[in-house]
Amino acid sequence: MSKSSNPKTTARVIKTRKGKRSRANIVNTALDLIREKGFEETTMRAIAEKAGVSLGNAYHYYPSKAHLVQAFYQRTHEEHLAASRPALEKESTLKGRLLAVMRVKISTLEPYHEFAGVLFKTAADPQNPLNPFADESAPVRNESIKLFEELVTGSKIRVPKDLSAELPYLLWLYHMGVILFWIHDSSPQQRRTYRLIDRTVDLLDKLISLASNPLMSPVRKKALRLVAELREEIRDDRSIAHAEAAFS
Amino acid sequence: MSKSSNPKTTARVIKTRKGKRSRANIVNTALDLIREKGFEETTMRAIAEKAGVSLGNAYHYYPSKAHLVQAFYQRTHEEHLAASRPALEKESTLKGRLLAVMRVKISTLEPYHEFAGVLFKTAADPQNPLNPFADESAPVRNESIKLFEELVTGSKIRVPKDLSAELPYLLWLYHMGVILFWIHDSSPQQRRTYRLIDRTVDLLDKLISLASNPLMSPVRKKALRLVAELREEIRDDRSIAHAEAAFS
DNA sequence: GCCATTTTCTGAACGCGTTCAAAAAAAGTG
DNA sequence: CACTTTTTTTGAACGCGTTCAGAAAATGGC
Repeated sequence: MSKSSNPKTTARVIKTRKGKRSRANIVNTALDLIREKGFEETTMRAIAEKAGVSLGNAYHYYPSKAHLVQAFYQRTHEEHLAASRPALEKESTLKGRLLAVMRVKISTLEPYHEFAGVLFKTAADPQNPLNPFADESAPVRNESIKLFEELVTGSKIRVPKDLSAELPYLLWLYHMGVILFWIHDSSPQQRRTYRLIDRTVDLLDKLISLASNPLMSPVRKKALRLVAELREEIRDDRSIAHAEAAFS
Repeated sequence: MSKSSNPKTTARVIKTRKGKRSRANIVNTALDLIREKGFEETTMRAIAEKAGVSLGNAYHYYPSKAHLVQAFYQRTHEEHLAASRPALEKESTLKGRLLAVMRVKISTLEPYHEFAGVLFKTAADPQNPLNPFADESAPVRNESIKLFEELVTGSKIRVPKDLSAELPYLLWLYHMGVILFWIHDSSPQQRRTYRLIDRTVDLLDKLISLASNPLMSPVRKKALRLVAELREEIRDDRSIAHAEAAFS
């Protein structure tokens, strides 16, 4: 995506009302074009032209094309949240809630299936601000995890405290995995993804029950300690990277 | 990576000895440069120049930069295979064998850590020939899975037939996950990845024992049917895509 | 209202991966 | 050897994301 080895990551601070308008104008135009033509086919030049600004100006507000995609994430998450609301008020079992939220997620993303691969292909690049684990993704990521938190706490399921603490994060990870599958799913209407969801939700529900069994406590504790540790370390990695950046 | 929406994927057939020499010359130069400077920093122009051929000629043999990376995969896999040999002859438990193979894998990849992110970031793009699930990756992937097959069959562990059939593939998937973690691991000497391996191998060993318990049979069968089905579907997807391509 | 400062905006330029028509070299054929 | 055909090789060109010096516009202080 970015050609330089040290991609710009800090967004400009907007000071004037005109600036706010310009920024909104650019991102809206970009999202429209992306919806219409796909991501690769939408060039920065086309965005600037349709928005009626210069190419350089678009870069003033969005230092890279990737930053426009963050806006895309934000929007689809908001849509997903709104679309999940009714199901979360109706369903009371963990299984029912998870099933509904996952299905709604995929249907929210459906219009973007053709070019979603491009959006997510940089996800594995630690340098890229698109990376779902990156600092700049934190706002969207945390909101997304919060949805799974609500999903768990609102259900009548009773699981051990240690597990329920990590469960929202684990479910978010699971949901990322499903999206990865969905990207590769070229079946009509992505039926296979829906079937995957049906089966994995069923399986997850059983596994959670199993893991809640007192007999499983040692294995569960081991696994959860691992998960917690990894989350810590990802955080640590980043603060080290920041400290190094400050000295360079 | 590629700018066009329909990337070229078929490699040229080489007919002459001179062609073979040119091709080898280009890929060797490329791998040298990539090792030396990293992936993004190694431009196709630089490769062509150092190899003493024109830019267009480099593209004649490797239709995209991504295709050069396939060669990289191939090499590191061969190194990994060779380096795993001694451990596979010494260790007899599944746990010991898996631990050794995983540790050797990471140490094989170590020289490339800096730019590995770039290599793997396209992994999630279904259109990209780099994609580990893509047809063009099949040779390397299958060889890699074969290593895990040998790892399992050579161990004295006894697991249910249904599980042992899918185990090599599952371990390959696990190994891909560890690589993903390693990419993001900026700790000195990637110590965290090694610790992750230690812990997850321990956990996997316990999980495999658990899953082999007759009491777990229903859940296990359900999970394995899911895995097998997904593998089938990935294959189907591709043949559909091929059929469509033939008509266009 | 005037001026200095800050913010927004412009457009040319750069280097990149990739493409392609056509030239050069090699191989095949008699 | 002369010829046609195939394969290899060239280098200019294209469109892309991105950068940057400087112009234009808006803001804030007096």
